Amino acid sequence: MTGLSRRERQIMEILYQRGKASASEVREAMEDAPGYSAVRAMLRVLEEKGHARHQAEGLKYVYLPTVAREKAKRSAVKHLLDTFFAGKPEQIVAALLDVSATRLTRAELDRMSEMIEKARREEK
Amino acid sequence: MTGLSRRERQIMEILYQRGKASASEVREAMEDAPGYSAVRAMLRVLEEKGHARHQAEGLKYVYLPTVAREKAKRSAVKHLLDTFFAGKPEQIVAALLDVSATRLTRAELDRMSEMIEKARREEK
DNA sequence: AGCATCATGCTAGAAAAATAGCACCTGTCG
DNA sequence: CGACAGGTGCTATTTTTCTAGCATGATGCT
Repeated sequence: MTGLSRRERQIMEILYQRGKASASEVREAMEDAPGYSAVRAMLRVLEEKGHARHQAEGLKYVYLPTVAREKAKRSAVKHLLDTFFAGKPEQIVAALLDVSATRLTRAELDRMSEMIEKARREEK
Repeated sequence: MTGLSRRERQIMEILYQRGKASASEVREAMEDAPGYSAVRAMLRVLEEKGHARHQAEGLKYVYLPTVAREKAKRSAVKHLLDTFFAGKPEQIVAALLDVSATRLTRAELDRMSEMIEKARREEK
């Protein structure tokens, strides 16, 4: 995800967020959106660079990221880990709990806990 | 952290990573680093835009992010949450465990667990 | 003192990104 | 049919990014 211009990144993020989107959907999802042509042009560029691809869906084109969400996720997490958390995963957890403190349900906390327990057992 | 060009972001990330850095340090830390002048020019721009500031340290200038690491952290996490994880914190934890599976020590897992326990108690 | 080194302040130019504006298809609805 | 409406493929233009290059000032060394 590095090596992209400001707008390009913005668009890729939208694509990842929604899985897929048409030019006008992308445009609507952008803050301080540029003209329609601009969006289309950038989608084309992203396609040339290999970050996105399109497929016809009905009349229009729908764009999707080429690299799978899973993979992108992982590298995003890794990157975040390095730039802000000195590679310390626990600190991300802390930030996470902090950021979403109010919204967290009991069930979510349970699931997290469970995951960590599992990792612990496996690590043994 | 949005609204920055490719290079600008790259530089800001370095600044956050290290807390502060001189122009040449920044340059050394960049992959596919441009010329020295280019780096300085961009630091100046970042300063104009209000993302960084500098202070004289000995002879040279040292640059620092203007918005505190803590705050930047939080918004980075939030952003990640939204773009890849549909706002579901547990999924980040999953990715985290996955990404750093091999490196995680027992102690780290314990600390995470403890944090979650604490959140749980408070949420009650 | 003279020189090399490393910093800064500028300015200017090339390259890439962002945007606007056609012209042209293709369904759809009165 | 004829006129929208909403899509696409281009091309051209403006703006931003990105970069190099010089002149200048402080420091350290021989």
